[in-house]
Amino acid sequence: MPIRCHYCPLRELSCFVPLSDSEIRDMDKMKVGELVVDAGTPLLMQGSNAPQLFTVLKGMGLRYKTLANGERQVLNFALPGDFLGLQAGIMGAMQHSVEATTEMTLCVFDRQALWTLFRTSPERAYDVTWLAALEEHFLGEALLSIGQRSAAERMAWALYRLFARLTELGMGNGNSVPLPYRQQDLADALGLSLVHTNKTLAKLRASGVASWSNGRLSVNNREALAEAAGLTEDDHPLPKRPIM
Amino acid sequence: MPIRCHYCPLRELSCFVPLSDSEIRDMDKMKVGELVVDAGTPLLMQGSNAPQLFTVLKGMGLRYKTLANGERQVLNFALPGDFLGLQAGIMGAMQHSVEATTEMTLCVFDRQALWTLFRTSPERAYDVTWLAALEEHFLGEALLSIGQRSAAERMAWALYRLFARLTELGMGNGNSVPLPYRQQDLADALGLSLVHTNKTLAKLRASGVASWSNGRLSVNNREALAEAAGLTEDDHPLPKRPIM
DNA sequence: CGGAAGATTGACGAATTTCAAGCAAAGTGG
DNA sequence: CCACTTTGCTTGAAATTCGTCAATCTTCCG
Repeated sequence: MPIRCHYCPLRELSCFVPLSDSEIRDMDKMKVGELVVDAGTPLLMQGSNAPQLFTVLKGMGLRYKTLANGERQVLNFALPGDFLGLQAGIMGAMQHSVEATTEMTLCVFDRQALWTLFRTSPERAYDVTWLAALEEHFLGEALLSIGQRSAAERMAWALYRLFARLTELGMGNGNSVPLPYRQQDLADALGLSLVHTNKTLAKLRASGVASWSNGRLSVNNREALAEAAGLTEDDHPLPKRPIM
Repeated sequence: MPIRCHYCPLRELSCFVPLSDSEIRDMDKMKVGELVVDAGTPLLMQGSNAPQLFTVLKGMGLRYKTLANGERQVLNFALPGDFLGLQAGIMGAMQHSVEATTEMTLCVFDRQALWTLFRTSPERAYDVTWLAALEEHFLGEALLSIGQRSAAERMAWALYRLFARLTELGMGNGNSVPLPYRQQDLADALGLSLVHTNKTLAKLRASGVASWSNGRLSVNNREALAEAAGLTEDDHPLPKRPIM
């Protein structure tokens, strides 16, 4: 009896087009199993040639790159539904590392699955490429923020995006979402020092727009936060995959 | 008689695996034609739903994002061999703009070609995804630089990378390559002000490591430049696609 | 209780931006 | 051919943001 997980992108690339029964059977064949890791566990290492792909089912993590001198740039926050290891799967080696921030539950696939997917299911292959393009989009947005915005703007931008994503995932209740990262993590994501990150957060909190403490982010005034982040109305919240 | 261009990634995704005769015929069917544009011409606009994909045959351009307040972040420099519009092709709308910096010659494909590719040639589809992953890799590297490095390091990094790419393209002679951008372009790529960019360049020039003027970049001491950029020996110069 | 990890705060200094001005090269219209 | 304008590069000085240093505080945990 194959293990079942109904939330996997590799299955639930189905966010887009429902899978047929035979496709579901194929997916289950590719699935290796489920993995539960403790907080702090490294999942994928920069430069390594990981044989596995993961889908986040529960918990949160970080993708980051490290510099020779030890400095760290957080590229992205890995949330439920995210697909990890695509780069290694496609390029042969990871260009960044991934680490669990909280305890995480992952769906594990064999890397071979990717190639099988391309051979047997053009639609799914297209979905995977869509995911890669989406990642590229997020990195581009981050680059824009870090390159051109002030510390306060970057902070508002990051919190707004995280709030939106987590809310969309159904993890929030009203105006707050869980955000179990450290200030250092956000600092490394925004290219700011820890101290300055802390002070910028304090100002945001004092302004009453949003506050983040004890692993929880509360947004009291979403419009004001978007405004502070320099986001306009027509900023697509999240791109949707078009039907071919 | 179909137009021929032997340098197109969409054909020469063939950098990786040679195309069969029938594939070459398919590619030629997808090709719409060649396009020559003047310097300054916008090729793709952020938010637009471009019906076309381009391959750069000659000339150089810029990919960038703009902020509501008009500030600009350069994401990448578009050089010969680059594939433009993949995002729009996959995601339905461009998330950034592309503009010609010099006169450019482009190979034009219909967007539909992408989907055809996925249906008819899993190998080529895989190549396209590889390209998307490569783009992601470059953006990640840029994010690391801008987020964690000083102005001098960023500058050295950018010049080193550009020098390496252009040399690899066979566009250099010995220790110099053409680099027909403005200082403002580099400033926008590195998240620096124009003034500071200029002063940082002046220091690099004074140090005798590299100098960029009159549209030409000369590197006198490649090791020193890599060193200043904080790049280590084992930094993969350019990832190669693994054979499946 | 003692220690570790993370958050917070103030003071200081360095890196970078902004402002302002000048210069050189190239194009434009008379 | 010569003003005249435009574009891009260069330089100095002042202003500001942000990073570094150092210390304190809180919470959690053994």
